[in-house]
Amino acid sequence: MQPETILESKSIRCTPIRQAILEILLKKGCPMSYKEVEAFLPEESDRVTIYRTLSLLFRKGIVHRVMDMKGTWRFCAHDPGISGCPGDHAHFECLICGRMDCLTNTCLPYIDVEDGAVVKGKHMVVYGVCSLCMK
Amino acid sequence: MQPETILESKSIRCTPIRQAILEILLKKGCPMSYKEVEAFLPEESDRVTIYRTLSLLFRKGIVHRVMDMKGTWRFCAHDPGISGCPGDHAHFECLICGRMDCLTNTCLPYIDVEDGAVVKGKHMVVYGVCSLCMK
DNA sequence: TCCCAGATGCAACAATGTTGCAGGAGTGAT
DNA sequence: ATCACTCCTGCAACATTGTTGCATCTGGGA
Repeated sequence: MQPETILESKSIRCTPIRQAILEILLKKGCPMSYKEVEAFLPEESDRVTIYRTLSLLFRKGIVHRVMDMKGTWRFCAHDPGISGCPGDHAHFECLICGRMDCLTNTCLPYIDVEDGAVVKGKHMVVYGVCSLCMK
Repeated sequence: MQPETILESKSIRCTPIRQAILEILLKKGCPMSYKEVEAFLPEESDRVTIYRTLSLLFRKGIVHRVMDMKGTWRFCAHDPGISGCPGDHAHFECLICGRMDCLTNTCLPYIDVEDGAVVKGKHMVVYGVCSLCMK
């Protein structure tokens, strides 16, 4: 789906930077940090605007968000057709190259918590060395 | 087990602050951030020393470390008898009070990653609202 | 007692993320 | 077309977490 279509369907103004950011996320298809996103934007792009745009896309449910092993958020837009999205799958993070991938073929297990507690979400990161960095 | 005994068994000098930090972690038994630990230490304790002490305890395998949903590390010392420790279980984080608990009765599932990749560890946080905050 | 490794304290720094505010752009109503 | 209003953007400033370098202190062993 096109970035503009997605933005319009959520009643969000379709500005150049929003379009650009969403396009990057859709194209890459893997969870990207603010900094990774920034690298694909024009140099003069404002840091705060990027943060705010990513937060907005997240709040509107257009992208999902994963915390990586360095403690930074990564944002990921899948084509909305994929089942279990956003967020109901594990992620693999390579500790060498830093790349993160969605393991969309996995499904997070049921976890038993204390009586009376309510689970809002689950978050799983598998970390190690990816196949390219192993070579 | 006593903090001193643990430190000695790992050939680490047993200094007052190390003893104090390890004692706090053992007593609480749940993953604590640097800040939570600091709150139980004398006011004049140095921030950097606390960070270095926590890192040391982690490097030596005395405590394990979990990234919470705010992107900060939490450190946790279980009595070394508990199976699956350190780190092979899920954690529950309450988004209201911030408290985190080890779900030591859980076991993280096997996750299939790309061919050639090597898994070094798994990390799972279940978040929501704990039973006390639900009342 | 002396020496040295290791522990601590302080200053400085980097990165991430957030907030407030002023100015600009776009939208809708008149 | 104009005006008013909302919302988007850019800038400055700040908080927090975490790290590094360096000087100093301490404790243990030769």
